Amino acid sequence: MPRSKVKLAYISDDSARRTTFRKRESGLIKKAEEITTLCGVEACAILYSPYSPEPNVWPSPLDAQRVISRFRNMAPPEQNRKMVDQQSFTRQRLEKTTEKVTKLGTENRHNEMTQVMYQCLSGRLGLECLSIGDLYYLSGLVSQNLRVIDRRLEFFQRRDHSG
Amino acid sequence: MPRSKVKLAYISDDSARRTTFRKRESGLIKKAEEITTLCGVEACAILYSPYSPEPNVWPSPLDAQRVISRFRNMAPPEQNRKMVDQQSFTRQRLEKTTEKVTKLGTENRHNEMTQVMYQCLSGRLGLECLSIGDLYYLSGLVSQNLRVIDRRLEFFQRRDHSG
DNA sequence: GGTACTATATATAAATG
DNA sequence: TCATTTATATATAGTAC
Repeated sequence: MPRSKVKLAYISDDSARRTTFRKRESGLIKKAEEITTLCGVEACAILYSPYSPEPNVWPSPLDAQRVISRFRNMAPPEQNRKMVDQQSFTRQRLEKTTEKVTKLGTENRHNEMTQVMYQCLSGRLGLECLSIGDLYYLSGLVSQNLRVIDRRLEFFQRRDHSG
Repeated sequence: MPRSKVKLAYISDDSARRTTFRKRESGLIKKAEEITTLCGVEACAILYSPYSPEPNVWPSPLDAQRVISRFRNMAPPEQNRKMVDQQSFTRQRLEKTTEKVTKLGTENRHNEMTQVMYQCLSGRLGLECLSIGDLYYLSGLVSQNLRVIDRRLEFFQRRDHSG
């Protein structure tokens, strides 16, 4: 950055922070536009700030929705499909997933999924955002709890009918 | 843009396009990190490319979910570009707030149940503590989420088998 | 609070290994 | 391809209005 190099830390001065935000916000969007145009890829960016009543959503709220709905849905864009054949694509993905799972460990995964479940239930997270692996795990987790709940309900019903 | 100024258009050469993408991808993420740190704002970026089986999601899939769901909650069904002016924004926000207030009773219950579910999942609460009414509600909540998960899994399976 | 203007830091296209 | 190295284009912090 010009004139002086700025420390990469929260700018405490309100005015300076706002000015910096405005400048960098436009810079960031410009960069996003460029990479999209130059490389023919899809991208979206969402910026929240206290300076605008709405988030700055690029390229547009509608386009962003489309991009977001494909979030973690790993089909590549149509025009580039030829570049990555399905087989190597699948293999890559498998390797990546395996590596990830190994790294995370069972306990981490469980905690993460519990978090996800909580977010889903409270409506803070859309399921379309999860990978297939996440969904399988989540399905198991939910099913398990449903069975426990059903057993509990049966207990109540038996008790109410008999007593 | 060093060495020579490049025309802002799709790079037809595969190799050059890929190289440019890799460089600019990291540059974009770096810029996003910086504005977040410097200005204390929330942001997320999603980049799809044929060079990676998964999209590059910044800051992380889970954090991005949080940012995205906030975006969804804020500008729900009619997200269009016209909505940018302050008046319609204010009106929409008022409607949203009114709607929210009327639904508060329901939401309270839902949140309470969600909390309960979370506690159950984390083992901090046994189901035997719940009333039969609570259990019915919880059962519905969990079943509903299970159905959504199942549909989502079916989608993946159909896609994988067809392509 | 904006805008316009530098001077400097950074990003990056092309070259090179 | 990739990493490293330039040389140059761009972004932007501070400044002045």
